[in-house]
Amino acid sequence: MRRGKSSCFFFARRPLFVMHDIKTIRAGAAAFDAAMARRCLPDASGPLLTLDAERRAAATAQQDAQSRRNVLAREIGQAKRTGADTVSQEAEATALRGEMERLDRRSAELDAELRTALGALPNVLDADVPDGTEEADNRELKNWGTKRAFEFPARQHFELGEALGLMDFERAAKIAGSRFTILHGALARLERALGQFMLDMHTLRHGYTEVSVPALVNEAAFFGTNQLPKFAADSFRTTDGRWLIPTAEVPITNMVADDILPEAALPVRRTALTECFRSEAGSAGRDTRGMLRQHQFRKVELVSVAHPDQSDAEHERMTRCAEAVLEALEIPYRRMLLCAGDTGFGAARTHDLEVWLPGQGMWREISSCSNTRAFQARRMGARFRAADGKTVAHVHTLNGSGVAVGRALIAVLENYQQADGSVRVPEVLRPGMGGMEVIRRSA
RNA sequence: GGAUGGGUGGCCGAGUGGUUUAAGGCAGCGGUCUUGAAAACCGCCGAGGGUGCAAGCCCUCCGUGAGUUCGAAUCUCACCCCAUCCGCCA
Repeated sequence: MRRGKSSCFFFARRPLFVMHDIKTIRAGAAAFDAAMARRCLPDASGPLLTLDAERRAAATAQQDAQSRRNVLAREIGQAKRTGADTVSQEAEATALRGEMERLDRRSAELDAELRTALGALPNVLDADVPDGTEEADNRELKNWGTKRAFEFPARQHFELGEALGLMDFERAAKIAGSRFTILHGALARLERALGQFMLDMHTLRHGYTEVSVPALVNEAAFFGTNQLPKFAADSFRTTDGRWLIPTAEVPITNMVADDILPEAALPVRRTALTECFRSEAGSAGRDTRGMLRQHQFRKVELVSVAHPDQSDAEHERMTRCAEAVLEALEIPYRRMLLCAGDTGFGAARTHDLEVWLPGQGMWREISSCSNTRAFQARRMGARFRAADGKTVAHVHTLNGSGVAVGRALIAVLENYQQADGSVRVPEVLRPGMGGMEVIRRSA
């Protein structure tokens, strides 16, 4: 695969219309414009449909020429066998070639133009997503647990970690730069125990299959889960043209790319614990203290590939799976339905789970569960064959954090801290901590 | 990194320039026969797109991309991937 002139190679093997279905837009231009308006985007259907009409006219002309060429080639072939004269057919076919080159090029250009235009547009939001452009417009759907009453000033996670001597930002900066953290001893183990605990819960109790996946993926995968074309700057790219995953959603979801799954195989539920890498390009200066916003962090990801009729139920189920982690850890959280402006590019509907951080005195996101409906499935060509054996349709894909391990560690530290700066280990993590009940400063 | 051999439909597999408009087989689906089943036999059996009210007709796809040719699964070039061996490495 060549870079440089790669503008569209990630579309190469995919069915003609990915991302948004141009046929749907043709049938309901006003509805599509209204959907984009909710994303604060201007009407898109006009230019798209003009382009579409041109593209179809070009395709028809190209195919007519191809058809004629095929007829001539067949005639020449038959004539040669009988030794008949083929001069006039060959002359016509030769003359056709120049014309065909022009038509091919025109058709390919219009195709690429339309794909580029469609690929840059975000998903259509669900009807019940609240309007709004900022965090304050998100709607709280649920509030679980009780904030603990502290008889001392609650400290932030980095104050606790550094006082324990188990969290080292200076050395991390020395070897890697800002937005990295070195954990020592019990905190390193706590991170491991958290990841292990979450994976076990999702695999043993929630029916997810654990997968171990590449953390480095190709460009087609990045397009499939909509990191491209719009969010290239948010991720790290390797010198050989691959990308470091910002979330395991990318490799896990792309596992079904180009597949036609039997309906009976749905839903597919997979989970993985991976490192995640983010450039945090747009967030300079935000959350610079501590390990809340890192270039590298671990996360347990949940991915479901569902029948379109089942994706709403699957979304609720997935959100519950993430919530179950926080409930087991006994950390207060609330479930937010994101407003239009806060909902990500690829999502139709997103639930964020926010945990209470007493040291910071704020609710902070620890999980985000999205139903992308057929948006990603169209981009990556993920389909299923209905039980009737005939109908082929796009699956719905969903992804959610179950949950972010680094932030879960922060939440444990702040919620389980004690007056002397030690931290109790939540019951459910004690087996993974070798029975340790309290994390203290080591001598 | 070097060498060699490979990439053909859900799977196996034939195919070295024109009746390939991708043989044949397996699996699957429907039917005949049967009390039922098996066997046998018959038929169906990829995706995307264009056009049309529809039936249908047409185009594209044999790893990817370019090229040669009136015509490419088949010839040429580059690249990707897989297997095996060597080197290196966890």
